Amino acid sequence: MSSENIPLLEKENLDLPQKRGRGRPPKDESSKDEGNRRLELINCAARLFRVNGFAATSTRDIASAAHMHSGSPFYHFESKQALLFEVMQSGMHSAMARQNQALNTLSGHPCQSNAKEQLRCLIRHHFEVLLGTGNDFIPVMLYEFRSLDTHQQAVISQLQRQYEAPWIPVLNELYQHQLLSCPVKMARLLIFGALNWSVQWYSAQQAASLDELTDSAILLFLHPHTPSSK
Amino acid sequence: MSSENIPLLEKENLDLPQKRGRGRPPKDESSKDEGNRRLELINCAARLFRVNGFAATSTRDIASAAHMHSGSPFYHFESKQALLFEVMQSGMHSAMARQNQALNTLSGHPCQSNAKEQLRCLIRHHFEVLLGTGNDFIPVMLYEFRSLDTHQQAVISQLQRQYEAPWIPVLNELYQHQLLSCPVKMARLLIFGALNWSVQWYSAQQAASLDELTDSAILLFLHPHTPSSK
DNA sequence: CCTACCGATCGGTAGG
DNA sequence: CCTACCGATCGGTAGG
Repeated sequence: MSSENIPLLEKENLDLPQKRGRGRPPKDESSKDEGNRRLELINCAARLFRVNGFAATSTRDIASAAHMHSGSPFYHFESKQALLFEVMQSGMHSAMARQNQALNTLSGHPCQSNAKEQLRCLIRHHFEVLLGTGNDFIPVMLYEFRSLDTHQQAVISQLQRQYEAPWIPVLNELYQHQLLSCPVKMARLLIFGALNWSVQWYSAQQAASLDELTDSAILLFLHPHTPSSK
Repeated sequence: MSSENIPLLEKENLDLPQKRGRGRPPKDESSKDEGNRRLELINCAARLFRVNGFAATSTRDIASAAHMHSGSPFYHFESKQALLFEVMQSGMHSAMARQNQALNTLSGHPCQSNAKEQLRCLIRHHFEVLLGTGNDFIPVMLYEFRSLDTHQQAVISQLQRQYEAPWIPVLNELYQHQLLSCPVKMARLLIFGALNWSVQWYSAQQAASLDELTDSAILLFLHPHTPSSK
């Protein structure tokens, strides 16, 4: 006879090292592969959420794109919504880090004369975040905010404020020197709108480059410095 | 005397509030009533699509909002997608009619000097279309375009081009007079983005009025006319 | 426009 | 991470 008579409770003693119970993996060692699988899930989810929207994307679609079976995403994430939240959070942290890097390439002295260059740098980087190849995370964040619950929305809003924080002194500077005529708070909302909307119409094949987009935006928003006002 | 002899086909006696005229409408007004019910469906669908998105809104949600039972929307529309398409089409036709009315209130002579006033008029009306109370149709069109099939997208794109047509000569005029520094094609895309994005942040309670929004947008986009450039 | 219903699909889970 | 599965819900329909 066989192991059929072994009581169920004793089967737990058969656990091998690689087996663990259900649920997400512990954060510690040995999870390099699992971290890769988790990252692959996030990347696939970001793309599908961007293309089809959150509600129209099934967890089966995501699993299939990541070469998993239908139930497996729930080994890494407790729910579809938690996966969306993770996409947005990691996208924002990455975008903020790259924005700070971009700003650091400019001169270390934030003097008045280069506020225009700082704005150009911020706009150029934001177009990269929105339109760069493989950058699906921020568009998802922008267009699926309502799919989060209240607490998640509060977290993402806080990250958005952090991301926008470097823009405010730059816009203030430009406003004080009359390169910007619109009050700063409203200018920030309208400028971000103009940039964020580009994900709706930009096509890398036929349209302008991101540098050309940036030039156009600067021309639209900033007034030429009239010599008499020097 | 009560409901004793009424044969109940329903296996459940639902306690829904009974509306008048559950049976057939009077013959000579049947088309009018059906038109009203159809319009109510469109209005309810527009609001729900705007608040929750197309994919996250069920046809049962729409039926309930219109005080119908679950299968009844399909008496008026062949599919959920056809209802979305109708929302967008009727919204665009209404918006175009009102845009033309707004333009007609301006002076009948489209001379160069009032191009700025024409742009202000177009922007002010567009904010009304986006943010006015009960105007859910255009936001739905802007944010659910991908939920249409290819043919429907082509129809809506054509309507969008018609809606934007009056903007182009105005922007050309402003560009030629250096009130606008950004090339017109790009300016149009960026300006519509700035305006369209307002549905993401505008709150009628706490924010500026639509007139103030319009003033800010004009300040942001149009350069002051330097006397020397005449 | 309602009643009653269907097949498909969904998010998620138990157990290994 | 897979296998097998569940209850809920979905868009849509037949017939009146």
